[in-house]
Amino acid sequence: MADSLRKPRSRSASTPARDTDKGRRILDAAISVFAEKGFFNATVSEVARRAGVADGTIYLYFKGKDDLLIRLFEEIMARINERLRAAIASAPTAPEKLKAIVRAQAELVEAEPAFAEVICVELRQSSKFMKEYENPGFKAYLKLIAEVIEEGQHSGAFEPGCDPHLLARALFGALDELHLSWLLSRSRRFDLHDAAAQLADVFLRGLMPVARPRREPAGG
Amino acid sequence: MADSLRKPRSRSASTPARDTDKGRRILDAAISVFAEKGFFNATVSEVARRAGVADGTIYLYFKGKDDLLIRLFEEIMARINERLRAAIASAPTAPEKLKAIVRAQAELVEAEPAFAEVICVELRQSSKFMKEYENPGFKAYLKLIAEVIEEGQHSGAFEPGCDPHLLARALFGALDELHLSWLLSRSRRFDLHDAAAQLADVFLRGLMPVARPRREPAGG
Amino acid sequence: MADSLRKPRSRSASTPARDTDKGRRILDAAISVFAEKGFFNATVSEVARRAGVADGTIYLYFKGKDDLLIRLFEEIMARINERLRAAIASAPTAPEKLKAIVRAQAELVEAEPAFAEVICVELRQSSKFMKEYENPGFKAYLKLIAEVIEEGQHSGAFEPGCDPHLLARALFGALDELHLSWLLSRSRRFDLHDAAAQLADVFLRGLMPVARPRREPAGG
Amino acid sequence: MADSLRKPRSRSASTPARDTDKGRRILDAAISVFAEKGFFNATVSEVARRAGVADGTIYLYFKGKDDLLIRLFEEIMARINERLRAAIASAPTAPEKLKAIVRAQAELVEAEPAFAEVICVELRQSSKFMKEYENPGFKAYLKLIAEVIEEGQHSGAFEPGCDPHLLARALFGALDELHLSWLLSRSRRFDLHDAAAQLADVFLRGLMPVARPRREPAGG
DNA sequence: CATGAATGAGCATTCATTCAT
DNA sequence: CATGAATGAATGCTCATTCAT
Repeated sequence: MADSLRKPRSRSASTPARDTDKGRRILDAAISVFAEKGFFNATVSEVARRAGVADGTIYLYFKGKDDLLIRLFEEIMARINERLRAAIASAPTAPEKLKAIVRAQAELVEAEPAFAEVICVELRQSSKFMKEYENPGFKAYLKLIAEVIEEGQHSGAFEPGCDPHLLARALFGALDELHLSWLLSRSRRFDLHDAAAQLADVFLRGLMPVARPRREPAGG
Repeated sequence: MADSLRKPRSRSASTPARDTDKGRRILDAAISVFAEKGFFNATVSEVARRAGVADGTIYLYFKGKDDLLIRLFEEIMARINERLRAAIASAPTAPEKLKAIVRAQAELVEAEPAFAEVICVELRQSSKFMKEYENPGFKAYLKLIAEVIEEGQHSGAFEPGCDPHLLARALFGALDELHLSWLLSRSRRFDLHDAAAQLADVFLRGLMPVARPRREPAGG
Repeated sequence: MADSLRKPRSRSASTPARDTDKGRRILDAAISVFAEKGFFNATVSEVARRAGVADGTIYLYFKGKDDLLIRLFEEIMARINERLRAAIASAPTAPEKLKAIVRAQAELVEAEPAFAEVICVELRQSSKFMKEYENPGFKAYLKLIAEVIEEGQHSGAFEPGCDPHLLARALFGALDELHLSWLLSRSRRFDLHDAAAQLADVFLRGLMPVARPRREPAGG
Repeated sequence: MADSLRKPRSRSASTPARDTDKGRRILDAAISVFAEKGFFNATVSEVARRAGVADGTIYLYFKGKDDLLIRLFEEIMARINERLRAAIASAPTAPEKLKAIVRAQAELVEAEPAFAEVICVELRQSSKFMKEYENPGFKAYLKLIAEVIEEGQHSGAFEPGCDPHLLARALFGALDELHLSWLLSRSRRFDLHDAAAQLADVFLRGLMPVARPRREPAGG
């Protein structure tokens, strides 16, 4: 009701770029609603209300409720991937990169719990039931991690002989579960960063080359 | 459709155990429908049809659609836990136990893909949205794994200093993700056992005690 | 559940007259359930449970839920009419008879509130929607009262020129409403007998012959 | 069926008052359906069909089936009370007012039989089973009549010493029963106005002060 | 006679989507 | 572009009634 009075957020005179603005608000509202109630229990009306637009408006920007979720995934995954790329870029070695990835994700979860909840809880459903949808963002995410592992294998930092893509998936699963349990433990929250660090340590140690005598890659 | 398959209710003389029978058929049907369409997209009518009973009959055995899912979880988790306990019992050391656990789960996933799909895809939703439901089976599962890790830490096989429960969750997440990706890769399926073994190796290596100067890497 | 253990109420060896017994218990249960929840909100199962019989048994004694209500009406109206006839018999004049009727009904309401509630609340529905059903008991009730009024008119105690049947209906309506309001005022109950007496007085005074000089019927 | 009657939604230019219009049509349809089948036997779909709207539309205007009945009561009682107030206003003395009230109600019953049926048949159920619902309209109705009786008692036109509220209820009950029997006697209808007049006479005479020797009934 | 498991038609209600304004 | 009233298909659940035992 009074939602409709929401200020149009500082628009400089003749800015026709309302498009993006409305689209954004709808997407933001969708994240918040989906995180709170879950995709299936959420209603388009609720998203519209929270976005301060009419129900019908949503259909000007999105093909339907499903599309809302898909675009959400893309949005979130894009943000995550962007963040991870930055994290990787500033780390010198593969192990450092992996650590940075784990750390960056924990930070993201803490900073944007709604994003995280949607990923943790809805991503799987969508993989399974939204046939037709390739989920390119998630694929890119896995590829990103897999490449770091591969890099480590080439550089000798990681034991070769493991499928990098498989390990990327496993790491994702482990992290995702960790994040979810943190998100759901509303009260008496444990230290997410500490937990993530422990996990990263175990994972990295697990990746390290089996202690066969081996020449250092970059000569001592 | 499958109505024509309806059992003619032929029953060998003195078998009054219609109870268990119907209950089983309904639960089996629910597993199959939920695995195929997901909990939210499944209809009670479809479950009834596939179980060969009337819609109303479901409500003689279950409190409602939600209860169907809950009882399903309990059923599945009970089976998994039972299996894992057997696997643990027959393994001597903590690392062997963990390996056995991973293996047993992979076998279960292969043997009962429908069960596995329901767990992989619906468990998280339920954790979040079926407030009130404690999911004791899942808790027992985590405890079981955590205890093995703890045992390993005490026996010196695993590095102490890591939270066993956290690692149990991480292992579950990693395995779950692995199983899901196997389940969804309908065609060109990879070797689940091989993948699981790789994962177990990495995890176990990660758990091993840190090679603290015992006899020194750089000669005494 | 444990209802089924209910003692079969002292049956002398070979008494095949279980019929009536079961029928009675079912009818009693129906009164209690209908009074409590209303006919439409009551379920046949609840009646069966409260009667300590199986659902199906009800259909051995009654044609269905509707029949249960009809037989109930007949039962109750028969009891009321019986009571009223007794009341009338022991009163000498028409005005005394009417007073006795009002008093007797109030007593019945107090003694058997469940009966009264069913009459007050459900009778009208049934008049209207159970086409086919003549409701002979209610007709007899009205006739009984109308006859008393008629008697009074003939004896000169009441003003003639009013339709006795119409007045009988009006009296019923007034009493019924009074009883209902008493029944629903669970707490802070007013004195039903006092109220009934007031009502009887007003009604009787209203019926008295208009104060035109008139010879007494029974001289003296 | 009656779908073909659906209004083509032609609307003269600037009439945005679709609200009231639809609401009215739904309420009218509800009255007609409830009067015909009774509240419990009526279906929301039937109401929608008769109103020429979709099932879902009902829920835009009413909270549910119950709300439909409640709003109906309020509508009807408001109309009755309004009418009675007008009748009272134009009558000089308390007895005249009561007569006017009885007459006005009879007119209303004749003019709007559907309204009357709903009141006669459903009001009591609702008093009993729609806990939470205060039925303010009915209370106002009783108060209105009680006040007239009280006025008469103060002016000396009516015998004091009777509870006005009690008598108001009794009058309502008597009238209601009268109306119902008129409504149900589809064929061979008696003269409602005549019957109402008779009833009013009896009631008024009953209310009159007891002929205590004031200036003597005989002669003077 | 009695049982009570099974039936399945029936219903209130929700909500994604459309479209006249 | 935006609106939001209207739609109506879809669904979980109830319960009167039946019938094999």
